[in-house]
Amino acid sequence: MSGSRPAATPSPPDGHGAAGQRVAEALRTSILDGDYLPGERIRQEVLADRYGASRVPVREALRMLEAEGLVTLVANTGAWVARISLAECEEMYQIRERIEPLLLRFNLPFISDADIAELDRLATAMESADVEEFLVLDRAFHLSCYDLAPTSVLGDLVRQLWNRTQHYRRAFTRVFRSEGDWSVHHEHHLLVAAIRRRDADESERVLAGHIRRTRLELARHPEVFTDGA
Amino acid sequence: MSGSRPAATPSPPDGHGAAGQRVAEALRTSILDGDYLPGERIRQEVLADRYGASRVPVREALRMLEAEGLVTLVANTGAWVARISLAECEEMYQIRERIEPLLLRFNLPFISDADIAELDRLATAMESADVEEFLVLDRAFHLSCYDLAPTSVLGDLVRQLWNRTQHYRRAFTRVFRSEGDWSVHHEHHLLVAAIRRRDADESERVLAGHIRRTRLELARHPEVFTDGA
DNA sequence: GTAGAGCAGATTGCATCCAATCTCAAGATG
DNA sequence: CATCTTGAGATTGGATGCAATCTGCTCTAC
Repeated sequence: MSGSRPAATPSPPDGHGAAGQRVAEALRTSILDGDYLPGERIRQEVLADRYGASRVPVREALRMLEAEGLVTLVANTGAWVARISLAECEEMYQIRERIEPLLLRFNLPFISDADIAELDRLATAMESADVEEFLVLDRAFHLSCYDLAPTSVLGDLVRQLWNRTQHYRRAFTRVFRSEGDWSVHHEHHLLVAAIRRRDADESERVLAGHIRRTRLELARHPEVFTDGA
Repeated sequence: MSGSRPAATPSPPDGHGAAGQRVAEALRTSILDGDYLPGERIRQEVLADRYGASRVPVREALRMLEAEGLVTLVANTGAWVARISLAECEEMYQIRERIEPLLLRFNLPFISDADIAELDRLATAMESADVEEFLVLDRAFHLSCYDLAPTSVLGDLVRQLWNRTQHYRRAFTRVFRSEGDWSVHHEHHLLVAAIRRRDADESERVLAGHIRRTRLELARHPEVFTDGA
């Protein structure tokens, strides 16, 4: 065997050898924040100018985001913000339905009483939040339960699925809001209760049901995936 | 919205604008075939020379394989063939245990009688195959069931998990073989029977059990992950 | 009016070159 | 003898420039 220090340093966050990372991070945030819309074209030179780099690290960043499913690359043609179909979105929710409960189970032993109090606070705050606030709080509510256990694969995978559906969650939140659907909040409080009891099976069941119900709801709104096509 | 043709062509397999893809494909195959070992250093220039390209597309290829979990990159330092720990491997098997049954369920309606006959043939052929043949046949047995349904996320995900554990499956196969463990083949035939009956629930159960048992077995051989460290 | 061919401009892909950083072995220090 | 320092060589990271390809408009034909 030759070298032997791969998993050591996650690399310094700045300086030389980090331009690609930096661009990727910035672009990822922009996409998740909704500054770019699915289907929108991404030009290398624009990003290069904006972030003060050449096109080489920009291309690297695009490759990374492509792997995360946030960007679609076509050779010799260009890059677009990834657009997903209703079928793909349902698929991602079905995957989440199976693996997020597992991730929650892994994390359950690490959730402190203070964490639970925070979860309860977030669940309540969501009830009176506007769409953009809701997105932030909902994401914090769920993902904060997933960062405690030292999982190295599952956590990233779940976060990726959340990122890939972020834009569409924004759209659904608007629709559900206008329909006066409050089940979300009820389910959130049920989940907090199950977590408080450290009931792994029930926590899994509630979370799976939460994701499942959301999937069935979003299937009723295919227009979210087809407008502006 | 600006442009609007992302998901169209998967790009031509050769010519201009495919050097990165080509290198990535070749390197991926080499790693999966065991030509490289986990922890082995990968030098950009070597790959560039070998595949007749400059280091730029090589770096692109490395980024792609990093995203697939086959390569570990450290800024300013280099690239290594990814090495996983026992804990990570168990995690991947637990993920597979939850999502592969789902993928099988999706594919069940598309599996023809001819496909089933082929599965049976593969299951039988595996019983008298050496380690390297077994790896090929086992992979074909499982993954061939997953390519029929038009899944766009789940199929790739499962294939990735198979790839990331490929080297360790090779090692385990040797160990199990030496221990005279024949349960694998029994489970394969049980799975074929359940598929033949188009029994989705039972197919899921058998497949989950198959993966689960393998995970419990491999946990008994941590030496596979620590030797040569 | 609609469909197809063709060309200029824009954009991407890649090779080369130089700077920044790391590696590793030899030497110094305690 | 172990540990730290140091510097030359090796290796990676990024900017620039040119070739290949695509986009989208214009012109032509029917």
